[in-house]
Amino acid sequence: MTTITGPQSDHDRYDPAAYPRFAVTVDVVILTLADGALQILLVQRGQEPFAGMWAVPGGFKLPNETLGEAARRELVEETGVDAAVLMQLGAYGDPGRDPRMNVVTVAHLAVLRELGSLAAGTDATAAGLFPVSDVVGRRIELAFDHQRIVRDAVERVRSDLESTRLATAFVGPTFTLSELRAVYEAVWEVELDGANFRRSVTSEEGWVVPTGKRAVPGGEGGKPPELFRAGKAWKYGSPIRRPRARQRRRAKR
Amino acid sequence: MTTITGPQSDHDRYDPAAYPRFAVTVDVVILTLADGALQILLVQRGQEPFAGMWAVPGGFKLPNETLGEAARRELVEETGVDAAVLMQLGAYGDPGRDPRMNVVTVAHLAVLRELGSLAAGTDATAAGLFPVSDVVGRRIELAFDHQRIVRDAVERVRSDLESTRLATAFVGPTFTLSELRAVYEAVWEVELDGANFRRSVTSEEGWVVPTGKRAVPGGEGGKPPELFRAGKAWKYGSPIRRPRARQRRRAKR
DNA sequence: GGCGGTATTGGTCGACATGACTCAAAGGGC
DNA sequence: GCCCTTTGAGTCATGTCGACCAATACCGCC
Repeated sequence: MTTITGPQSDHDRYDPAAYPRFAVTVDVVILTLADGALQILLVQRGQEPFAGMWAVPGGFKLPNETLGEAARRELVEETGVDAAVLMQLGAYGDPGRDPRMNVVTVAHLAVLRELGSLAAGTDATAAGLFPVSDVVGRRIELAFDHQRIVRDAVERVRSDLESTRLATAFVGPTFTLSELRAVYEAVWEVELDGANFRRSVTSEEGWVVPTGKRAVPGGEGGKPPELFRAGKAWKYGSPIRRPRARQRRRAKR
Repeated sequence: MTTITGPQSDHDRYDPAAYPRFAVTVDVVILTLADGALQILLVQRGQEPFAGMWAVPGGFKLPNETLGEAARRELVEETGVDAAVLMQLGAYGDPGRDPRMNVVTVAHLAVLRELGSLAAGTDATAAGLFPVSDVVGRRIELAFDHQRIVRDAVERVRSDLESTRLATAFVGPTFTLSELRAVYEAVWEVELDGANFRRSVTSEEGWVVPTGKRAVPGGEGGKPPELFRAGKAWKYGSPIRRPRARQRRRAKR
């Protein structure tokens, strides 16, 4: 290696206690699928600042828990659901993002299967499920910089769908390929061919594994579909490729 | 939408001033290419904790700057170079990661072209360029949780190389395709066919644009190569695909 | 039960991308 | 001039992907 003398890191240049203090919070963008569209769980703020506005659920990090544990705690508080994919999105710490004090928030992304009943708590403040398109399209104004956080979260989901097993987090422990395909179609807002979709996901080893069982057809009939469960590996070579150029918007029907 | 009553976010449940305070730092993983391998800039700590150990350069975030500005400030302090790709990696806040106090650090990734001379500063503490393989392979022990941060950074570079223009950050403003290919070969530790590489990068619109000029051949002779510069778009459809299964390790010679 | 409708599932076909390879072009060094 | 190098253009076989067709197995209804 080459060693040179250079400016020392100021990690330890001065008295650490003299450095500015921040509050650290975790925010959790909770996404799920409902009515064939990507939906986000928002809570209504009860206090200033931004009282009455909708916001991404979150809370303060405690010193004796990791960031991931804090995020999972928030998730369980809001939904009562523990079984969910939870990953870190990034940190947001622009000056003045919270007028009360210096706050750095670490945004997380949680993906749940359709949550039938939100855990009704005791507090009077409302929580609601909104289409993300209403947030991204600015039809709903969010508190703090949460609009940007949600935009980043949606972009992350769209991107990760292509290279990871994330889609299986939107569906139950066992699922049909139609359900899985519906995830891609809703998040990417495209229409995918069922036959080609099956060929892609089943050809990749360990992506979905057949259970041998079959589901009962829905109200509209059809052949009883096979039930699959998710494989073990998280990353994949090329599970489903996102249509790049000409995005066929949902055509017929 | 569906509105229910649920637990209120504890963003505003109690007195904000009563919540735990953290120090927020930014760490910058500075990567470059040297001797045909990926290298990382490390600094030697002068104080406890971890005095004498190598660490990723970093420093405290100030209240009046963004996280990105803080990271760029650290980058310039260490290298004197401002023109570099800088992106956020993620936040690390495990309890006890800094024995002095509660610290959450936001790690960043900076990619530079080969830095001839590190800006020699005034301080006596050393800085050095190490092969990342020595860090990932635990031949060099790092302070704090910096080993994990570096591992995550390298994984990020390997991954982003495939879908973004990141490779151009390792080379100068104009470059030959051999130089660009050397980036992929060094980071992925594979050998790529020159002809196929050229076909891939030039077929994608706006990925590299020819300047019309030619570089002078190196000491080993050869046809004078074309000079290219980076295109505008950052994300791409399929610039260069990473060899998945059988990774041909550098064979002949 | 028969019939139309729907969703699943297996298969074909052509366009295109990719990997391995060959070969001409254009320089340096001696 | 000869032999070395690297660049850069082209060829060819293989594989992948999108579009499409058809058979299967259920539903609801008459």
